[in-house]
Amino acid sequence: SHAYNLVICGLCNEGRPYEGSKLLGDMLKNECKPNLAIYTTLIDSFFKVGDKENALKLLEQVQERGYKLDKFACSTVVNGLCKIGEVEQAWDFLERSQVLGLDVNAFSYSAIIDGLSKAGKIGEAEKVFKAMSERGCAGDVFCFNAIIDGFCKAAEMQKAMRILHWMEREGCEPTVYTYTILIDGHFKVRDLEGALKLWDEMIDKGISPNAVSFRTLSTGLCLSGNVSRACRILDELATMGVVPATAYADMIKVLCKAGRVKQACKLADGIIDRGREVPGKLRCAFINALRKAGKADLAFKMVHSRIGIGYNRS
RNA sequence: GCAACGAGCACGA
Repeated sequence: SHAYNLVICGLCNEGRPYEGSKLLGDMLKNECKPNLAIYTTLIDSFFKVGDKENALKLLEQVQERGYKLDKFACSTVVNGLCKIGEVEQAWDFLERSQVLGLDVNAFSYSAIIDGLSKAGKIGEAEKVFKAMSERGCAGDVFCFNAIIDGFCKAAEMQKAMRILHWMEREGCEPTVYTYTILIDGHFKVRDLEGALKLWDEMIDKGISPNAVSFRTLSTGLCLSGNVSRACRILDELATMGVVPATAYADMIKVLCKAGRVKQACKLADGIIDRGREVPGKLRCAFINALRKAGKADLAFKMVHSRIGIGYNRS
């Protein structure tokens, strides 16, 4: 039976719920009783391959067979429905589960809030958040992040910032996700100073930037013509020893894409001079960046130049 | 009984 569980999990994680449910059939035939976790895994997997029909069919079966859905199963269904755009139905399901006394937690609510935010229904997202709190379920970082994201995508930065301060007052610590969402939002409304302030705040709090957050920052800065600022921040990260793995390659990519090949060269030289990356690796990244930026001629030139890294300026 | 197994948030490509 454990063997079945492991294999079914494996199949589901590879996006093969059909083979998984065939095995589930075998289990039943052999009078093994699958546990709720297996059903949850399968339902999740069906949703992830976009097969709502089978996901819901399986859900029905679990309930018929007398399982009481737990918080994992509930949030899996809620999230599955939200991700395929059926937020309304997800909300109905959540409400019904709540009435049945099932375990509905912040995981479920965050999926709904996220779904509404992504659909641009920020007002409804706020309502759901309120309902959650009133029902005695405390919103966690995921819930706060989802609603902040909603405001950012709607370019309502002042409201987004208010949520940030609110969550902090509530003792919910922002994460690198929170800051990335907010920094991205500020860049999208061209508020560079606001974005930079948030970045500093994040660093001051000891939150390490990751590849995504740095890419958000460097892209925003480079595309708005503040390349040197981006380079300076990259330097600061280097001295602190928290440079995300793909930071250098990412920055070169944005610069090339923005047509600032010269700047990219300068950056590459600086990186190599300081011994912060293996020349061969950086060179390779540079060539790829040029290629993807539609500068095949320059890429070609670089492939055939044997000097340093970015020295064949044009 | 113990153990094993399941769920939600960000940029770009």
